[in-house]
Amino acid sequence: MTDTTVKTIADLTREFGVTARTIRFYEAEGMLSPERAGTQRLYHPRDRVRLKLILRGKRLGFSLAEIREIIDLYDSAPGEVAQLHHFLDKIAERRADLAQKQRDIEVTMKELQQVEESCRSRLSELAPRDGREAAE
Amino acid sequence: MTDTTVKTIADLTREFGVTARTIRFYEAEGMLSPERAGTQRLYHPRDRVRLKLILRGKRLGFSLAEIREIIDLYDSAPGEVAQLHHFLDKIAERRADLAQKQRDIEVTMKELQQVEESCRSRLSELAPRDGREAAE
DNA sequence: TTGTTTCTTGACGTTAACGTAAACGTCAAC
DNA sequence: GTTGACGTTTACGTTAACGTCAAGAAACAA
Repeated sequence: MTDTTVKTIADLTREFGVTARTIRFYEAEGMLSPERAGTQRLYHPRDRVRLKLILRGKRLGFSLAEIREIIDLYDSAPGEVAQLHHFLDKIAERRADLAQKQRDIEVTMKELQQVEESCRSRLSELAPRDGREAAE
Repeated sequence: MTDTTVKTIADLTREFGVTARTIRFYEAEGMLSPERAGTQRLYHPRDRVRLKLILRGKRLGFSLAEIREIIDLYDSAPGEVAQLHHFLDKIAERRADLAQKQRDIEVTMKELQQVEESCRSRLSELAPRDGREAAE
């Protein structure tokens, strides 16, 4: 019975749409640490989760350094009091950062809606009855 | 009566927290085009708006090329039918992109909340009565 | 056994987005 | 009339995040 949860690097490239070079690069940066079967890399679910986190961070425009920090927050050991407070500070930073991004997105969304509306109204002037409602 | 809406490059660096090099770089990339008083640059409100758009795009993790595209959407001339449809497609792309980012942010926010909670609970184990409520 | 993939490890190349330094103009203030 | 404080251009340097070979090992298929 072959364990289908253990993946090869090619599997990951297909699953996540990134190159093998990229995956190995993340490992070289210490952000992934797949098991080895001799020379070959074996990726377990935990590695896939990590990669997913990395790519999500990238989509949000975080640098790998920032992503590493975030991930470190996730799977860090309990720690002592001072360190826990430090964690809470880090978390607060990230949350403020994300909140800023949310506001930026909202504003941009609204602006794009404006542009889209003026686009559509000009379209209906130029080519009446060429809307998108009845189509498809 | 001096026009306080016209700013120098140093004004912008202070207002937006970026270096003059950065501002000139954006100009070299064709994303800003300030007026010139001889050799010196004069930034009008429209330039400040543009810079604001650029920096917002950066916060959202867009590349300058993408930001340029977005800005071009904003201040492009009416255009013909085909081009308008093309615009609408571009807008749809960007909106999908932003929607993805929103989802990513929500998930990340929730994860961070989890981490924060477990942090706080461990803190209350280690150092009871050291909460943050009554503080400050 | 012999190909044909698929993997591996170097190692150098590339692009975006600026940083940094040199060398020079300009204009108000002392 | 020179001294700063600001501005300019030109040009080379830097960093992050990979891309792109090259050359060999391993596994799998015919």
